[in-house]
Amino acid sequence: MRDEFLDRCEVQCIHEESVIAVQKEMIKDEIVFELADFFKTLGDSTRIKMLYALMQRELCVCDLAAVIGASDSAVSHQLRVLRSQKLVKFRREGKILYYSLDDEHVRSLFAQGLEHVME
Amino acid sequence: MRDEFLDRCEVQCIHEESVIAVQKEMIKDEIVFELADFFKTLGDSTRIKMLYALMQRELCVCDLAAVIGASDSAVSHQLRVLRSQKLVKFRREGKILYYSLDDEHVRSLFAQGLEHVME
DNA sequence: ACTATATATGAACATATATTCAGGTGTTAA
DNA sequence: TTAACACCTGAATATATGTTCATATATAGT
Repeated sequence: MRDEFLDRCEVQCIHEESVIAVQKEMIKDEIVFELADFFKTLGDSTRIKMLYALMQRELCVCDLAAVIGASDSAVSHQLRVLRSQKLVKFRREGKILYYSLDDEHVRSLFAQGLEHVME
Repeated sequence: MRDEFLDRCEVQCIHEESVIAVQKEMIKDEIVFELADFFKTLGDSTRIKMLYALMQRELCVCDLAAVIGASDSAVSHQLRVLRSQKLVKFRREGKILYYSLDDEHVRSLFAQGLEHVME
């Protein structure tokens, strides 16, 4: 028929109304990136262990490293990541820094994550 | 001074009892890795957009790609990741596959993540 | 001032991961 | 059976990320 050639360069999407409707409710890219960075922070085994350990009690860097079996340096690097995401905070006592959780969301996030993973 | 060489290989940890106590309550490595993989899956902006779109309604691959502005191929690759984590499922209707959320945890996880990010 | 300790940091390296591109599979309809 | 379509997949590439190693900073004690 007559419109055989017309639709070549078009992005072909089957349900245009669905697309438009869903697009209208999408979150802003800026928020998407923040969310992604946040979950990315939780998505590393070293950091998971660190947070899990800190869920039990505050710990200094050395202890944290010993608990999870990683080097002081690696732990320090990761603490920086966790600090930047406001997941941990610290207090100084002499030359020792005691780190602790800075967000109680972590507990429920872990709980939910575990629920999903365990089933 | 002869003990300059002695203490090289020791892990120096300040609070040994803390370390032992916390270690006793640590989660198993296997679970740590599963948790990490799960959060890693949530830690990508493309996948966040996909999941967020699917929170609204089921969508076929084309529509999903159009909604988030990515290529069909990229979306397909990521759908595989989401399937492997049992976060999405699909049903076939002719040659079209309709994807939808396979885990309601996602909603609350997103909500909690947003709470943390927004504050 | 000097030393030891606790932690932080930068550079380098290795690994992981996301996207693109080209081609492949499976389904529908002519 | 042929073509068109919806989707998938593998290889290649580029980028991101985690760890190590060496070094730097900061605090406490001598």
